[in-house]
Amino acid sequence: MADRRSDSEDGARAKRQKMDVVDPKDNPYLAHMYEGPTDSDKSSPLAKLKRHQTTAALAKQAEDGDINPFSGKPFSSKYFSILKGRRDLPVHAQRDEFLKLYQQSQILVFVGETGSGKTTQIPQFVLYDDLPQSQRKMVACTQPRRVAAMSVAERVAAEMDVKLGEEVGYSIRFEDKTSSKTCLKYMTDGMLLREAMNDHNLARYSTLILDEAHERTMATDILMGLLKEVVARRPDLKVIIMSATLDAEKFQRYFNDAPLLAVPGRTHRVDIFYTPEPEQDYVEAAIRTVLQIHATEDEGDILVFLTGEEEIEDACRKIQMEGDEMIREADAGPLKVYPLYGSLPPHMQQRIFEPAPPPARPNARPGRKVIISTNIAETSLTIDGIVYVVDPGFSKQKIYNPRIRVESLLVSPISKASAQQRAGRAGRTRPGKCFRLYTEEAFKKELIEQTYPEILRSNLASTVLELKKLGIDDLVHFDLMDPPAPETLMRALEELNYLSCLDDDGNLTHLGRLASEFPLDPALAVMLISSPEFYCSNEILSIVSLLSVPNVFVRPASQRKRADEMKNLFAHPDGDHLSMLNVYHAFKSPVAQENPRQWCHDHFLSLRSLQSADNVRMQLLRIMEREELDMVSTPFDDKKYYENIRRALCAGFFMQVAKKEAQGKSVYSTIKDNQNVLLHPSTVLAHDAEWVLYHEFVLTTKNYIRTVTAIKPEWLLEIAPTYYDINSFPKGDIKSALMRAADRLSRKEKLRSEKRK
DNA sequence: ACAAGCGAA
Repeated sequence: MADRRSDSEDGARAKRQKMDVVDPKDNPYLAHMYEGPTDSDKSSPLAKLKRHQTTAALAKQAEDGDINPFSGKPFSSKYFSILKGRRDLPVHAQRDEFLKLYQQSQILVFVGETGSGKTTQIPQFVLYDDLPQSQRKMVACTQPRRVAAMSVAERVAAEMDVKLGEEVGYSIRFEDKTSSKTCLKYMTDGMLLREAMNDHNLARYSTLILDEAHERTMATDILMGLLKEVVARRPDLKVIIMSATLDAEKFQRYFNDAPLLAVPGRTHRVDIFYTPEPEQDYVEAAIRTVLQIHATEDEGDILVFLTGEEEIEDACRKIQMEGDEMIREADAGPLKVYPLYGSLPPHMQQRIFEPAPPPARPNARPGRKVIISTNIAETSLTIDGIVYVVDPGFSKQKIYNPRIRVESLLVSPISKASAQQRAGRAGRTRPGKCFRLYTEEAFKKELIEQTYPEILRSNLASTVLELKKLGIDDLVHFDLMDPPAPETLMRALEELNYLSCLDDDGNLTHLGRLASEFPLDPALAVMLISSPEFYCSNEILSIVSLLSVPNVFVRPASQRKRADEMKNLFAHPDGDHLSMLNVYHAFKSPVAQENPRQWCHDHFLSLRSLQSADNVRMQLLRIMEREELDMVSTPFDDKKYYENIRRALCAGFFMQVAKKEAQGKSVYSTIKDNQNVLLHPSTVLAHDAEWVLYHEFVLTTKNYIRTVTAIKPEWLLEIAPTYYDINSFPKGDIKSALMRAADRLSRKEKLRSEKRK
């Protein structure tokens, strides 16, 4: 019932929104769409265009006119100079071919290599044929990353000579830059998925373009499955799947043999070199290769792929040292080395775009820039001027083990597709070279073709909840491009059932429906929704926000001791969740807010993380208020202030609990899975806690649990009685500890009832 | 005694 009501409300809201749309009839340039052509329409730039019958020549005429058909304003001179460049893009040569296929079929697979212009041009080709404003609909183009959605929208707005946010806009988390005039919207794939939850038919769109589909993000994969169903319900909806070449046929097959159009890219030749023998130590080999390139190869910058922050910082130091020595002893050109990884602050990331250093003196050997990067440079960031790529063939990849319900990062060999993508980075401005630090034999026989899509490597609890919210009840028969293992699906269903988000028949419960409203993992959402019952929703909201952003504690290698001292200022003896809350409260205090940047710097905290936690908090707060969940606190001087918070943590994370193996020992054992784990060295937990709740399981050289807080087994019995049904535990230490806790509870209860008498 | 690939809502 509740569901239907909220859906119809959303429908009404959508309708209201559409009422705001400027009536196309008021736009003289669109008038022909509503009435037969009259004399005055002959001057309209779109007058000759009939929906789904446009040819390249007709579209060009409209583009070459004096008046912008989408805004009704005269074209600027800048527009025409950009237009000239656009016509040189490879996609432009096949505009007619594209239009024909687009018009003929409901789904189209479009393959465009880098430099083809697909992301900017195809949506515009669609606009001039689909004329979405005539249907009071929009064209949307999805991107896997927020920055891409923003920057492409900005570029296309300039190309179309309109103001960003008007006819062309973008929509990402925290920012909706669209208006009632918008007919082309760039957005993240995750955002479109969110919209689909409230509008199962995606009714506001006439054409949906999924870009970078080859990246196979979780959101893209689910959207593809969903769109397969939506196109059957909506014959008027058109779908374009855009991908890099590699697995185009797989997309075609998946979409019932949809037609395919391939457009070549514009890149330069890259020569590939392999090592004759396998390398023992890829980091050492990478360093050696960089120095060799610097000594023997022509001018041109170098890009090296390594796997993580520590490895990269280490390699940077070594290369810089050796490079300086080469300059002194062999008169080599100057060498500048830059690290690049996601957690690097933006101004440090920007430095990779600095030009290579100049020669030491006129006519001396040219300088060279070396960038040592994670696979962030494989897809998210492109750097022009790279001529040499060093590819050791590894990256950190997420893997999921459903048996112990643990996601972890593992250094693994990359795929052939990844290797190709990396090599391509050398040929963006001129012919380049790629040095693969593995044998040709290994490339051919040992590397898999494609990296496994994320959906096969993840815990699916939040995905299953999303699918249920999307109205997909039969998960087993939902047509995904790569269906996950049944065990992974079972684990997710089980987890959601324990969280009371799904009932025993697998149907969404009231709690589950509420949880799906939050952009959070189910355990976090359940914890947040339950927090008013523990009189601490304000505090749990802060903790949830902090858990949703990168680590707030900064620990530079050179000042570890000082950073740890600062962290101890915020430490709470009962654990990390409470310490994070202390940090947040301190950050929001007037003293800190006077100069947040300085304050964070002084306290070894990440301003960026704290600000984004604040942002997330505001977004979540709005949802709490919308769903009428109370924002309450226990008074700070009440002795239950922290206990209430720790109890609320149990409401979401009762499945992530570990018990100490033996008094005085540091080894813990997880409940039910009986994994031996250690407290992560970063914890501030001060005392010898017998029971701890943890946020993350980290698998590195050892098994660690990170972000831990001390709890009591009595709370678990009270808060999650089904999961902690003592009869379901095998005989042993955990069972007897739980039985003792149950005894304590009943004694307490007895005392309490006697007191009442 | 030792610690974070990327991304999204």
